[in-house]
Amino acid sequence: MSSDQATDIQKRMYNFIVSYMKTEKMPPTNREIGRELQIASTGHVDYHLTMLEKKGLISRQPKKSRGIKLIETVTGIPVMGSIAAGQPLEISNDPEEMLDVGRELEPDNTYALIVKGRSMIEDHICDGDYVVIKPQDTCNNGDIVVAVRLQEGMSGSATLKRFFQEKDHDRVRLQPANSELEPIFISKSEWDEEWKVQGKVVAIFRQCHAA
Amino acid sequence: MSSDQATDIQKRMYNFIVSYMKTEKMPPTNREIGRELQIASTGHVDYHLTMLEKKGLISRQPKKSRGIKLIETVTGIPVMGSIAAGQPLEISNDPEEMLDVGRELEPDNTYALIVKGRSMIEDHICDGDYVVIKPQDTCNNGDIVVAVRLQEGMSGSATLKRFFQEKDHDRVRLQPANSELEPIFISKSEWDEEWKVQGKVVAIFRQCHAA
DNA sequence: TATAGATTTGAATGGCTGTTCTATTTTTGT
DNA sequence: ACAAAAATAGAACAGCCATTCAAATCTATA
Repeated sequence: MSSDQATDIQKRMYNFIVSYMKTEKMPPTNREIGRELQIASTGHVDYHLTMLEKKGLISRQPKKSRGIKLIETVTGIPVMGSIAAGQPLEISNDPEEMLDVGRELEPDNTYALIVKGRSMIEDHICDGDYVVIKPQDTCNNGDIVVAVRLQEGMSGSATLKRFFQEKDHDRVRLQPANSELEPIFISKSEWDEEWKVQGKVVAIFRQCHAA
Repeated sequence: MSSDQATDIQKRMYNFIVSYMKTEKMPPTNREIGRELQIASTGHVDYHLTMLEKKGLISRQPKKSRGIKLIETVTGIPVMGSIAAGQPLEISNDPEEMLDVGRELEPDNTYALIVKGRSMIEDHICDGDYVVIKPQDTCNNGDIVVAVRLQEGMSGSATLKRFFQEKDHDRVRLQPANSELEPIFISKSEWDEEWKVQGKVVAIFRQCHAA
């Protein structure tokens, strides 16, 4: 009874409806759907639309032309948890809330984390700020990244730091932006084996609450 | 040929289309429009839709059911210019660009300004940050506000500061967040006559560019 | 007031649209 | 291999839809 159980053709049908609505700003007719998916019979289209409705992906307004509504999906990017300099990342697999940061940042599987503490304060990233993370394995020197230490069995601990590859020392430096905190130095071999860049900060968002 | 010239009934028609699309996620049929606006004839509806199209408010897809499209309006909030601590606010009446910050912040006529300089750096508002401003006349002590000094003839100069009403001194203090800069003190009478709170910072947005 | 233009009505038309029905084919589970 | 379930085709129908047309009414203005 959920979207998982949608047939291949039903998924294609749903995707077509979504993309059609994006470009045309209105739902397609049953016949337009059939034409696109090369379904000869309108009754056939109706059949799968009924299925999609039963599976909770759309709702229909009987007898109305183009009477298809997409079931509201939450907009924005998922807030996957919080992150601090030292402590492990409290990541929940399903997001606690959605952060609406505008459509520009929504592609690329970006997600948000809530910053805890003052470890990046000298880069003016404050306690409670949202950092928007774009997932990627690689990064450039000086990027602010989410670095994860892989641990067997466990989900691994993550930290928010600036990334520097120190070629002359053959090591990686993870630099907090707080002079009270020390950088972490990781040898090249240890880095390659145990660490991973999870993503990179592409934007910062702060809500100012009433004083 | 612009929206100004739309008749009363055409404006009501346009507004109905907008609100219908908001709730129903699809354009209304000509008949539904007529029913709402108590227009007896579908030809009459068609007539005004043709007018709306001629005036550039909508476009139509001939022969298609519900074939009405609203002409794309830019989303986001307008970036009205930049602001610094001391210098006058470079405000352009028509916005230079739109900032997409998510629908939550779009109501209330909010707009954005680009922060120039480091006058609010100790509040971790950096050069180049966007501040999202919610227009309002009043504010609370400690709020970060856009304060405008009214000058005859001129458009007035504005500044971004924290607002404090100092009751014991019977004056207003506009406090930058940079220890190298001095606060501005304004007597109650001068404040009432020459100054105005334009709005209040409700959010901050920073795009991190490649290093 | 006279007249042109804008607005409104009512009716008609032909194509579209959602829905239903029956029958046939394909897939799936046993 | 068999039966049940799912998927597909084709046709048909009644109602909806956009559009057009001719005629009637209103409105401004010269």
